[in-house]
Amino acid sequence: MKSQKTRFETIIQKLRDNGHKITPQRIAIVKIIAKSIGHPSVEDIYHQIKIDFPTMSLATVYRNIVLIKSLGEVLELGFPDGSNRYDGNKPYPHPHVICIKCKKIVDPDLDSLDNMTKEVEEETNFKILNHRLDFFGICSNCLAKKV
Amino acid sequence: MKSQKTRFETIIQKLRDNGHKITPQRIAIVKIIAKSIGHPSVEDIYHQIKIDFPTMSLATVYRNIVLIKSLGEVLELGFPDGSNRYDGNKPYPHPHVICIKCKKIVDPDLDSLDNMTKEVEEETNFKILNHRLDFFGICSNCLAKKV
DNA sequence: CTAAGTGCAAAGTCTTTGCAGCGCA
DNA sequence: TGCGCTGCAAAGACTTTGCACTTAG
Repeated sequence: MKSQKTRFETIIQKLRDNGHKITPQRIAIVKIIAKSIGHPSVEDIYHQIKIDFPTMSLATVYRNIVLIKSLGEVLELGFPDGSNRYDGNKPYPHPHVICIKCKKIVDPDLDSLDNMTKEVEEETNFKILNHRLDFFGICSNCLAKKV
Repeated sequence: MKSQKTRFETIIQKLRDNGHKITPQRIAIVKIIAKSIGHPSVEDIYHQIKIDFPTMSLATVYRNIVLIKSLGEVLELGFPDGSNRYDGNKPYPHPHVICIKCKKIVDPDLDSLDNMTKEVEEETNFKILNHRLDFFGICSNCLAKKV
């Protein structure tokens, strides 16, 4: 059985490799980013850390996200209302399914996407580098408890 | 040959139907939104109108976009960097192909999307209402003139 | 005529930045 | 020990809002 590095270890290693110091604040941020449970916002990350780390500053969260983004280890999901959510667990482009009621974000498995990229390249003559695919809807949970 | 309403007429009509006044400023904004050539930003719209309409205020552009959005007659495309672009020509969800060099936005024709929505619904048990699909790349033009 | 719309400027968000002090390597 | 990082507060970018004036219907 091959030992597999966790996302947390991978990101910390990459920070080290690029000459960045590993501070407690940074560790706390990477820990959350690496899991990205529910795809947290900056505020989510900030508040979560603030519990154990009362001096943590919002600026530090922002700075570290910019840094980790620049290393390609976190995916930023911006929405029209200006909110941003982060995914450091799967930092490569992949589809998201977003519940418009409870804001939960889920990752579906879709395989038809590669074909689509080719289709687009052929039709538009673009060299496609990247994509973003979101589905918006209502999750089974919120559907059930519709008041 | 059936007479087809232009997007401009449709939006103006919808404004009227909902009891909104048709002001010159509003006409100017709708004119640009209806065409949405290159998918303009708020600034684009503002500056374009400012030429013939020096008193036009940014606030008015924002207010009218909010209004037209609420009528479902313009699609707002928010990007991670915080910029927003608008499409009042095709105000329903559809894929976009964006050149990361010249910021041009093109609409490709893709037919495999409906299947994908069904696939997602089956897998996640969400009721999908909406989606957003963007491809990022480099257009043939920018590819050609790569320095 | 009169409620809706406009322009201006002020107030909000959210995010970034400058700077002094702190702490990891 | 030294440079990078943090925390704070101030500055920025973008968007919304309050208010008095204007105007479409």
